[in-house]
Amino acid sequence: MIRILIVEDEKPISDLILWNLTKAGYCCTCAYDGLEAADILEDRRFDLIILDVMLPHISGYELMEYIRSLEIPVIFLTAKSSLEDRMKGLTSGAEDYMVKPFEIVELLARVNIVLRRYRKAERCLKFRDIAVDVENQRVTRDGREIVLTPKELELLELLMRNRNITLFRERIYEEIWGAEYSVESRTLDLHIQRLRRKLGLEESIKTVFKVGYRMEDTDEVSV
Amino acid sequence: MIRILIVEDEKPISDLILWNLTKAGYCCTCAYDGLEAADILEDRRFDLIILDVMLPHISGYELMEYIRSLEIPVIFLTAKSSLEDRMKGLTSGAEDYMVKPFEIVELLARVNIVLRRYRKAERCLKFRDIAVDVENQRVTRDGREIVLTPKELELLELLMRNRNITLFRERIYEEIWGAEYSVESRTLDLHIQRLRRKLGLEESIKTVFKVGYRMEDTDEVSV
DNA sequence: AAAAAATGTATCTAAATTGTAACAATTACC
DNA sequence: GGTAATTGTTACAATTTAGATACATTTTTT
Repeated sequence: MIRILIVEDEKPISDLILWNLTKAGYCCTCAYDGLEAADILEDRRFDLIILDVMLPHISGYELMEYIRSLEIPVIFLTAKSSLEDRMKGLTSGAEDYMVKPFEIVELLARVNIVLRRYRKAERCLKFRDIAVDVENQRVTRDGREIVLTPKELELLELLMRNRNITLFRERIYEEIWGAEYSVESRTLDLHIQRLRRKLGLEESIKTVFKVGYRMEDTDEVSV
Repeated sequence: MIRILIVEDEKPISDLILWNLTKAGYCCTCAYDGLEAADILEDRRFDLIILDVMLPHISGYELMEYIRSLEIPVIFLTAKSSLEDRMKGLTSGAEDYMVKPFEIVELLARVNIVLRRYRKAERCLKFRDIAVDVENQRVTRDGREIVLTPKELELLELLMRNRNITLFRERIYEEIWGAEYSVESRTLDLHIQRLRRKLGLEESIKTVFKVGYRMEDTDEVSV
């Protein structure tokens, strides 16, 4: 289980991030100011920290000094106004940052990227009633196991890790079949078809005509 | 892969930047004078240009004129002495600038910021209640998704990127259909019609008789 | 080596997109 | 107002793309 600490004093934003990351299968903890965050970090280990720069008591910068010693990747949240003058001191330690207001989808994508970079991709992906146990290469739907072939599983993982993101056909071919593969073939479509059937994802895997496919979670909240 | 062009005639400085940006994972190319830079820019696309103002043959200013048409963000390098008098003419097109001598860490931070800002600006175009998520090929109006075909989306993007600017029919055909396309057909008009309908842009997309079309944001027009 | 499973290809069908042609409406100009 | 040029509209044809099916090829397992 991947653990993420959300340090953000604005409750609505914190809740939004919490809701979306939890739904994406991460184990989240919230802290509402720097001191609380420091306390929590004393006791428990996290795989990623999402850190607002403007915090009461201790600023994100000060907290950063402490986090750096823990070697946990950090994604900063910062308001646009405070970007230029303050960012340079920070970027040395941060893995990435987002400027508020941001799209929650983008944050999710960056979380994935940072975790993957740290080789800590989540072991269990969830989408509605579907759970993918990445480590053991097993998929269950509503608790019951569904047997997928390796290629099918790869494709499902790619789609799930990029929920609500349109994946261009070229990119899918590139990531799963390798760059040189012929994009004109019906191979991808066929695998999509098989996934849809096996997992009952006819609605969730949207076809973006002439572009690609997108795994869509309609409940998702965006700012 | 993000490509950066470094235009700097002083070899030690150029090397320093090259070394650090390469280490940071960017794909770099060096040019040692303005002419060389212009040549390289003819052939290849870059995501960012780092440009010294004092160059042999062509000055940074002259090169800037050319770069502006390419719409690539630029970070200027300038000596302190030449700052006041010359900088204002430049800043219009540049994303940022650095005064020599500078800390390489700071340059790295700015590179990050500019790239992020630029991609951010690219990622989501907005016009009134319409938002175009370029990356995901999605359009929403007042939060609700409107499905557009690729051609429609291309045309909408072109109009939105040139708001309040009249686009000649020839130019639109050139940019979206390619230069050789017959300008006499009703194709463009038809697509405009479809956009107007789908997005309720009957008022905002103005017809400029005998010339072309203009996406007009009435709030922004000042006399 | 044979059998089974996985993966890919060929081909057809269905659907969506895009473009064309004919005509109606509008605009600019006399 | 009348006229010619231009743009808008409609219906539909052509083209492109995705989905379905059967089957061939490759890989894995026995």
